[in-house]
Amino acid sequence: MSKYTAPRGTKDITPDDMPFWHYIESTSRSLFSLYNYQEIRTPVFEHTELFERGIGDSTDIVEKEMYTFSDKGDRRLTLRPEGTAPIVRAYVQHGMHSKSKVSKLYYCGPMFRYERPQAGRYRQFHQIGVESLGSALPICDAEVIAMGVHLFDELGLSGLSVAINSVGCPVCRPVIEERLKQFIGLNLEHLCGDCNRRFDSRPLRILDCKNSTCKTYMTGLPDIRDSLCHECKDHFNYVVGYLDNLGIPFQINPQLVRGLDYYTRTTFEIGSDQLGAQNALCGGGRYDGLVSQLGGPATPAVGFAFGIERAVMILQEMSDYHQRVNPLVYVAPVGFDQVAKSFLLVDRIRRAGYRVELETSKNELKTHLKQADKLNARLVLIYGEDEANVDKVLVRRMADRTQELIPFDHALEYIVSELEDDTF
RNA sequence: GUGGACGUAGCUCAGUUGGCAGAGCACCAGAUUGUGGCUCUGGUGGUCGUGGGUUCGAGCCCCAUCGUUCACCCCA
Repeated sequence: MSKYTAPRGTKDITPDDMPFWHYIESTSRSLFSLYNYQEIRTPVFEHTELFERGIGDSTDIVEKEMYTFSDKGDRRLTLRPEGTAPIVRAYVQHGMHSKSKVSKLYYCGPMFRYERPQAGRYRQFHQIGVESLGSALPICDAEVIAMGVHLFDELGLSGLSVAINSVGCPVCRPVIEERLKQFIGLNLEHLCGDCNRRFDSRPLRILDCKNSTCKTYMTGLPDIRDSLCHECKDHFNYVVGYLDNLGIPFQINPQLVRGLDYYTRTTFEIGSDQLGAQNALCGGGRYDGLVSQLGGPATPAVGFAFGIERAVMILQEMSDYHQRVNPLVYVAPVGFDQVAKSFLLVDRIRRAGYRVELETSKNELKTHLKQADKLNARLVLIYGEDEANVDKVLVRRMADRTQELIPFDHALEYIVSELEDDTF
């Protein structure tokens, strides 16, 4: 073990992992553009107050999970623990509401939460998320959910399931909480400490408690949907109807509650059976009050975010996933005198758009070929004294061990035609 | 913040009641001079996470500490 290691809860994304990341990022970008979303990038740190106001003072994230510090100018700053509040801040700051009725944005980047690391959970993790601001119509909720499902289909992720719920609005939320408290209050002394603490501050979260004894007292629970106001009920039914209409499979889960305060009405989660205990790949919902709460005009909005690390985990579990890479050309000068001319050829091939490895630290053909084999090269260009004397290059096809002497100045076109031949 | 498991070579791990630090993979070099994957031979590589204690003697036992990992909590 070396003396310096990556800090607890962080990790290096090594070249071996990188193809997965590129695949997820590029697939996301092109899919989001199909839905006419545009990218936005915000700072990795913000004023602490933004998260305190936006996410909610009594949430776990704000209470104990934020990386907060003061800079040399005594500003209270926080490494962003999530993406939505900063997007909304930028939306308000740049007056985007006055540029078009609806703003459809996506983002990608690192988030930071001070938690105990675990399978699929890191202190620095990465999210890709979308936010649709400006429309209260239930079709928007459905479109956002459909976009998430579409993306994971496109990525080829299997074993996913969609859960959906409504947590109500400022009108009916108090009613829901009151009914819940009436029901739970009967057995409050039997519930765990966390649940007792949440009874007053965040009663909805008791629904989500994993404690098995608490769960037993949840049977016979009044369905949260019965307490929704008419508008919320209608909204929910439309969302569900649109999803049915698209044939997207989902489950209504009345226990599904999000840990962030800003959610209203629709909440949803896309989970995987391949992630261990932290099985949520993607979470999101509607947040109609956040923009005005952060000083903007009353603006309804809906969005989601998913964890890239968790998506990578699922891809790596899938054995049939295979990455396509460009073929490699390995150039083997035999002898120092042949290096300069080889370099010239290498330059031509690269400018033609092909991947080339030039190895000059080996002087034996045998070790060159071993190395080329290890790098999985498709072609090896052998250029030694014999070739230099007749101004030719020996082009060897590794797959069938055949080779051909090509005049140096015609080598490029020959190599290109070999590489374009996709029979390998 | 709480609980369990684990820290030995670059990687995966053996290591007996406490008695010379090991294997496989990987890497490097060879098996007669310019032809790779298989095979064979040899080699590089470790302050046994760190600090203390017990002992003639500790990779092994005890304490502490740091880290990794899984789970709780919470979330992506």
